[in-house]
Amino acid sequence: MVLAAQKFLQIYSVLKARVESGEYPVGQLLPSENTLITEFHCSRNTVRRAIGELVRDGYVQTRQGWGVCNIFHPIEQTSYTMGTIESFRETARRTGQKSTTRVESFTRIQADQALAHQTGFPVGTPLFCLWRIHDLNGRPIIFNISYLREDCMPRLTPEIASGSLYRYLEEELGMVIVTSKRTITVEPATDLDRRWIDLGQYNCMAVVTNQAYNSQGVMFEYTQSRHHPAIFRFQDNAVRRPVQDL
Amino acid sequence: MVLAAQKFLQIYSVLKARVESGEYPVGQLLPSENTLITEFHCSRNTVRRAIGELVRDGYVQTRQGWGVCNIFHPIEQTSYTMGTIESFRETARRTGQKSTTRVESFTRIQADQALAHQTGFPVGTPLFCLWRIHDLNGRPIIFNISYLREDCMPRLTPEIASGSLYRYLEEELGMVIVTSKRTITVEPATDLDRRWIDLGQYNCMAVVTNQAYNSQGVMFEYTQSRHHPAIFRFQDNAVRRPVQDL
DNA sequence: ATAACTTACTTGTTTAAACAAGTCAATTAG
DNA sequence: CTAATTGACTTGTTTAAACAAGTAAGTTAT
Repeated sequence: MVLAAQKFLQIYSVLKARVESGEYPVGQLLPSENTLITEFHCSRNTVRRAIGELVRDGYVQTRQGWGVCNIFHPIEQTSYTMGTIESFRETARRTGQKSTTRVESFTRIQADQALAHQTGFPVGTPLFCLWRIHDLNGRPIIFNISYLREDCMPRLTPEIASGSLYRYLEEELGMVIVTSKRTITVEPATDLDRRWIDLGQYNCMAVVTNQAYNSQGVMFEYTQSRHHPAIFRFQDNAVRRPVQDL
Repeated sequence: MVLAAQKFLQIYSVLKARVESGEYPVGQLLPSENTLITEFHCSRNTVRRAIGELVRDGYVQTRQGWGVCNIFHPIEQTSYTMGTIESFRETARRTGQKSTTRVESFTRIQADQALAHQTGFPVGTPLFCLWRIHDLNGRPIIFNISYLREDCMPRLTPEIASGSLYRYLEEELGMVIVTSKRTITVEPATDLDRRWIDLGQYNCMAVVTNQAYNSQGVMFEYTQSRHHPAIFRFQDNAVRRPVQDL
């Protein structure tokens, strides 16, 4: 039997939509677990798992003996935001902006000592080195330097890379991207940055370093995304204590 | 009966330590759930919850039908990193650096229209406005602008604020900080920034905007932490989860 | 009147069991 | 020899139940 969607995700989506639409007033309690159990015809664990996701999203807050409080605060979508694993195109589409990608360089190299230390690939690993420029509404705003394991995507071409790399990996190769480690730093702009991106008064770039792992636990991508500072925005929600299972 | 520590957190800590120490080789599988159940004398759910935390940390990766793969990659602790709810002092102590905090300004105000829009406090809310400078190893590196709800901490003084604000709130007032929404941006340095922080060649600041909520769901703090770009580093681990929207 | 104690909720943690589903190697049928 | 099947694993999802523990309001005893 094939499940259309996992039950806890369905409940999660419904509750999330209600919180976003204001159906549950901000600052007040959501219905209790028992109430939700009867509404959704499910077990307590399933309701709790859905609520756990909302907690992780920063939508609600639980308090033992009291209930689940709505702390949703709508955020402005003025600029390019990130916070989940999302490709440039996905984010642009979600925020209703027009995006294009062009490949400026596409070479094959092997990881030397320095690159291996920087990226975490073993020395000697055959890699594609890819430079891409992302335009948002016609203006170049991101300079992307990627190193990709050749053995994970042997047929990669510049044409494919100019499209959606993640769509190619997931849909064409059936690769499943599972986790991704990111580091955000601010670095001085280089001549390479300025060759493509008009920084105006700024002399820095917002740099997102991304290491992506597939379902086999192999790191197949190391990307440095160098963002125009004015357009960069990262949003995050932190929870003090861990919540539910997986 | 009072639990010393939750069982799944104990197991989580043990497994985490083993992964960090290399007891479980990188790229290989951890013991199966059944093996861990017999080792820790617990139920499958408890083991799974512990593993779920490791997944969230980016330490391991699970794959149905296969097992739990160790993808741990030690990171360099060269600079001031963040990624969980951690005060400046906590982070400095963890990374073995010497930190001091001094208060440059301490005033009482009410949220006007503009500030209410910026921070999310209701118009007219009585607030403490607090300017602090954080030094790391004797050099000023963070300029902190905080707005704090007066009704949540009526006895706050500059002396207290120059110590650990979070320690005061948690230990003295018994307040429980639960969630915290953060936004990271890069902004041009202001005269106020330059008055205290030596930016050298840089003309930008890494800005972390933080909104903290207590266990009653009340936002009691809005803080803008303006970091020296050279010392700023944010680390994050993202797990991709197929969430379908309805 | 006030302090202490019930009581009826609420969420938090753990166990147990059943079934679904992915993976891989050994076995079997052609 | 090759392809399909089986079986013995693995993790993923859901339900059910029991008990712990925090909260708030009502009740009782002083």
